Amino acid sequence: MSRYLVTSALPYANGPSHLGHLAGAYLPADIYVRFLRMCEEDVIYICGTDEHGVPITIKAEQMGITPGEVVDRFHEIISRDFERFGISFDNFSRTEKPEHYRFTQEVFLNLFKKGYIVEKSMKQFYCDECSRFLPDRYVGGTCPECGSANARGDQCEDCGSWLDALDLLKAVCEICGSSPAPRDTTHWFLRLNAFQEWLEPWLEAHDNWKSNVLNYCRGWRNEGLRERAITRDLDWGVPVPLPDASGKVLYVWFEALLGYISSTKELFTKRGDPEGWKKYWFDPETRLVQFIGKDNIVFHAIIEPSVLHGLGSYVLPWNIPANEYLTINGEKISTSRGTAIWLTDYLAHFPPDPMRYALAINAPENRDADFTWDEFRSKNNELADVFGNFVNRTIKFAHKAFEGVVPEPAVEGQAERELMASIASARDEMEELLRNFKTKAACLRVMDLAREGNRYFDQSQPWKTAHTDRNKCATAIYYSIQLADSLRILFAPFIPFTCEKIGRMLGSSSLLWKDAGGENIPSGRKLGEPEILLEKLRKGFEEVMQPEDSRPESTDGEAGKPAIKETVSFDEFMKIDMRAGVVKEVDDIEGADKLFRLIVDMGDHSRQLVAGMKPFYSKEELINRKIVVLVNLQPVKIMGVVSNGMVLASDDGKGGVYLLQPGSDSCPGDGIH
RNA sequence: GGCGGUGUAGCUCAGUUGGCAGAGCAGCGGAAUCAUAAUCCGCGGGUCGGGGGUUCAAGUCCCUCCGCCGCUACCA
Repeated sequence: MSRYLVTSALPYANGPSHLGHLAGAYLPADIYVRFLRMCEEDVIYICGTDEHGVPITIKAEQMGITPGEVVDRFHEIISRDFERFGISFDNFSRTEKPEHYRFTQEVFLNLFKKGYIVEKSMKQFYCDECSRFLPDRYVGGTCPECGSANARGDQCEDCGSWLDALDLLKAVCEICGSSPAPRDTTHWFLRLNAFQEWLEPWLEAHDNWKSNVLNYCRGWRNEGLRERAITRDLDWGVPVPLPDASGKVLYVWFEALLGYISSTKELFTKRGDPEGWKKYWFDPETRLVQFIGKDNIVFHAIIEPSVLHGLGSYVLPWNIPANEYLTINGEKISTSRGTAIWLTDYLAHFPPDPMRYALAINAPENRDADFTWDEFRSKNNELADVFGNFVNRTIKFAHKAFEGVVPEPAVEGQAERELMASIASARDEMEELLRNFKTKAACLRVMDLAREGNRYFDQSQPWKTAHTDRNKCATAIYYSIQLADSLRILFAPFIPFTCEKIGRMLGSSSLLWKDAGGENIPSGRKLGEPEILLEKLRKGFEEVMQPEDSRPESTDGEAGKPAIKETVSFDEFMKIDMRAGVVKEVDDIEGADKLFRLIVDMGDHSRQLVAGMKPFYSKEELINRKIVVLVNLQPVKIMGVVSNGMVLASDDGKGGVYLLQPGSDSCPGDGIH
């Protein structure tokens, strides 16, 4: 027996989780962990939400709530979705826990005293409007090399030159648009270069790791490791535990990795064994296995081992089975373009197992894998037809021909011996595959065994022998039931919910890997009633999943503000054409209490608009007023008058409506973006 | 720009150290009727992105071109 410490990447709590997360870091880990438990290995599975960093503070501003409320909300949603998907964490913590703060600060001080962390002064742009320092990409401006206005703090979008943010001409804050000024600041850097000599041979020794991980590390190593800043000017996060460091927090990637350890500590505290975590993190025999997506390779294969090595005595990763990405309809999943499929939405309509199966058998193990609803339906139906139907036909037959009692096998012929041998070899091959993180191949293998079950059933023809040779019939059903139970065991890491149902029908609950291939269901046992295990899906089934359904982001905003609407892509936004205009004429519309007919000067033309402004503005207030007009809105007739666009205004939801007004220097027809 | 990945049957994907191109689904033909219109048997189908090279032998190694994707370090 070995000791395993399995982790999945800490999900970032600035939004709910989607299929890509599940397929990359959680489902493969869960399958691995369930399998190890069935082999009676000593295994714990650790995770938790990563709750710090700038994107969370930005999200909080967008939602009009505090960062703490953001992470509370998404921690809830993420942990609930994973639980409903059967991801069997032993502990799912969060980096906002006090224990995590204490531990992270301890680690910081430890490395600081050893000289692995150093303090440096530097200049950085500071935005007075936003009251924050601006990391490279939050600064825009004019490129000093080529004069393009599309430069960012790190690189010019047009000429590609590498830039220092401070060299930008006409620097602009990308958040609020105001002009930031350089200001002195102090940051702490992790001296990764100090670990390079140790790291190279350590990586070399792991030539059994997946090639994507090794290649990625090789690239980094060739560039050389540099000092890396591990602090930020922010008030959200774990404070730097040094005097004169107010306003400085430890940066996410540094502290989040330590979340694996603090989550383990929490687990053992809950178990009443506060020292128990040490045997997982300090015993060199422990196999630390970290499931991640490919975007996390550098942190887990280079930075985390360096930090742990710097601390001394901690175990280092035994393997890092990084997965590639899941694409949807051939495109990268993008939350901003709205192409993500949220776990919450899926679970509102469908059970977890079909998705677990579909993602396991087409996992992004070696390269990006594509997900489509058509493919999902095909996999779901395959599972229902081949596996679900095999179990169903077997149990139904037992009820029909043997009153639901497992019959006595009379003869064990060639076919039966071959069947049992076949189960045993499937079990052993799958074990080999699963131990080597070949989840997809293992899943294919167990489906093969289910096909073999159908073949055995067909060739035995119990529906005929029921009338001609009771013994043969009983034998066929007896062995089909044994196979059903073995399939229940071998499928359990992949589709645990379905296997539990089968267990209830067979009166069998053992989840020991070695039991597969045995004759576990004795003759004479009364079987449960057969039920449909897996529903088939028809074309177009996914249409029940529409955006208006329980989308987690659409939860009601605070203080009576409307909820934030569905995300639109930049391209979609760019379709919107807004321009400045000046109101030239205002007329009443006959029969309308609230509407005005406006004639607006758009610079190169004038156009007629209908706007519901009468309750809020008088004609005199409107004449010659500068307004913002959405000009490419589909024209519509209101009370018989054509409106060619929309006047933009803010609405406080309490009856107050206020026209947007371009600045005093703007001219009619000016574009707005 | 640099680095890395990827391109195999209509679709989704496997193809260890070079050694006769594979699976599932879809399609076509047949068998069967216990079962969720499920199952089983058989068949067809690929210039392995293009071109060049090394080799007795290349999907696999080398060069080059094309397409797509990712990373490029105070982005998480």
